[in-house]
Amino acid sequence: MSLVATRFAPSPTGPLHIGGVRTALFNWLFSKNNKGKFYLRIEDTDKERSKDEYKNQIIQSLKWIGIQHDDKEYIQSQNINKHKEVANELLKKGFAYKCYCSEDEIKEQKEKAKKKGLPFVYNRKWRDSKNLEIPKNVDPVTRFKSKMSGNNLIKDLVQGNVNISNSIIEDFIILRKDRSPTYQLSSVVDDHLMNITHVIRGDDHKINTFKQKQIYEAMNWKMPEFAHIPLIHSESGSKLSKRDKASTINDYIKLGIISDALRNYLLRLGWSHQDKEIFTLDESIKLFNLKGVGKSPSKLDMTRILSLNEHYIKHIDEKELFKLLKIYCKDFKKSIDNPKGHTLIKSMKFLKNKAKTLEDIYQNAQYILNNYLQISPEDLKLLDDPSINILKDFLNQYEKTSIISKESLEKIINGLIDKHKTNFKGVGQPLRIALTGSRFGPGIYDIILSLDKNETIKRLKLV
RNA sequence: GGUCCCAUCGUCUAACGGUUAGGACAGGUGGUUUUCAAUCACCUAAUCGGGGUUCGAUUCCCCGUGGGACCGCCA
Repeated sequence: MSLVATRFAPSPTGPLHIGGVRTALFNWLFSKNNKGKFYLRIEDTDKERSKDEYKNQIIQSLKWIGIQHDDKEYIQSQNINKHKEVANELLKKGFAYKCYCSEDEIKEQKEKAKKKGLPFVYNRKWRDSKNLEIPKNVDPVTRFKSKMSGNNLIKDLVQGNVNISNSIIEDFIILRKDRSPTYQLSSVVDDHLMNITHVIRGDDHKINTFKQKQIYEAMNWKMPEFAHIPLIHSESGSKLSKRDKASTINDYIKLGIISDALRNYLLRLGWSHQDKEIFTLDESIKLFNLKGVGKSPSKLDMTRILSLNEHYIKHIDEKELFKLLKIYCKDFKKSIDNPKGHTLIKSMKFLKNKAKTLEDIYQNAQYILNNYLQISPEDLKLLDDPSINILKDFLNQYEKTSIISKESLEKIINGLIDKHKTNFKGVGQPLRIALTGSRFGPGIYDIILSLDKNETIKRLKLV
């Protein structure tokens, strides 16, 4: 048995889609599960729309989520000559022919078909006609001679047996009028050249398999196995489009989703292993298989992503979490300087408990990151005279305390509760407002312990 | 319109033809709590409809219904 090799073959015509990420993930997991190779192939043969910027973005995105491709990425456009050679071979062997129909002619046929409510199949005008006069002003396209009768069966690793009538497959184009190869051709040639053993791709490619299979047969090449995975739908149930708010991987990164969480979410979308919900990277490699892939499309669920993200935020190492936060702030907020960073590391322990996203942590850390606090009018009202007196008393004792610990603070606060005949809230609330600018936030001990002593004093004196 | 695919709680999904149809997320109720959270306990909630096959159908078959994909000189 040959070494398993899979590939992810995006076209760099836009930022990487969340569905694409899952396809890449499944390919990668499948190959690693089989101790095989995973390749990245950039299908940039559409020169009009392909952009280097997108290519880089795709590579970055895959890297972000932890998918490493073997070898260097394969750039399809660099292999165009090989694709053309194959087209010529097919032509020579009689598996393909030149079609001199003008684009207008084809357009007309399509409109006719549409009017009659029939599916469009090219009428194969040039398929066998040697006696037609070749027009001088038309650059021909090259079409593949698709089978016209009988049935064709694909044994799909996810979909099972799929059977269609050959008559619905038209003589598809393999070389455009400018002689550049189309996807159907390039994809097959490259998969063959790269020794791809398993093609795992979106459901939307299923029909292409019937076209591509015929090229394999004509060239007498070994067919890879195919697995067509159902597509991901938006929350409303329709096809995921670029217009959806969160459709690209960057949208999620911006939201403060961490890679482990998104990876785990995508893994479980359309795939399952018993009742297991949380998978480490190693576990997912060890357990992934195509049998666990379902056949029905699944909807994106933001609350689930958030909940998984919350889980990972709580469970990953705090230093690691801080690193992620730092990168996040640098990319989407503002960079964290060293002294603040130092305070933040100490505070991750409680900051993370309130957070579903890195953005949440960032928000919760505002009282540390900002030098000046903005107290909302509503909170300001809570700082009445008795409260101010409590704060003054607290400041007084706090300044005199040499060792600041939870115990010493407890002592002070309990003393104040007695003295001012109030409860914990009576002391805690004004303190929280004075120190963080808000009556909501982390525990009061956590706040005081996280802030530098001078900073605490400064803030208390300001009110 | 044609071809193909799919169908279990709101969502992601589990269940060799025999289960009180399970888990997770979301939602709800209560406990805990200095706030917001978090946390713990409990609860609600599904086999699309109709026919078969079978002692027995979520599971197999057929028909309907609903959803989706494809129908580019895009990939």
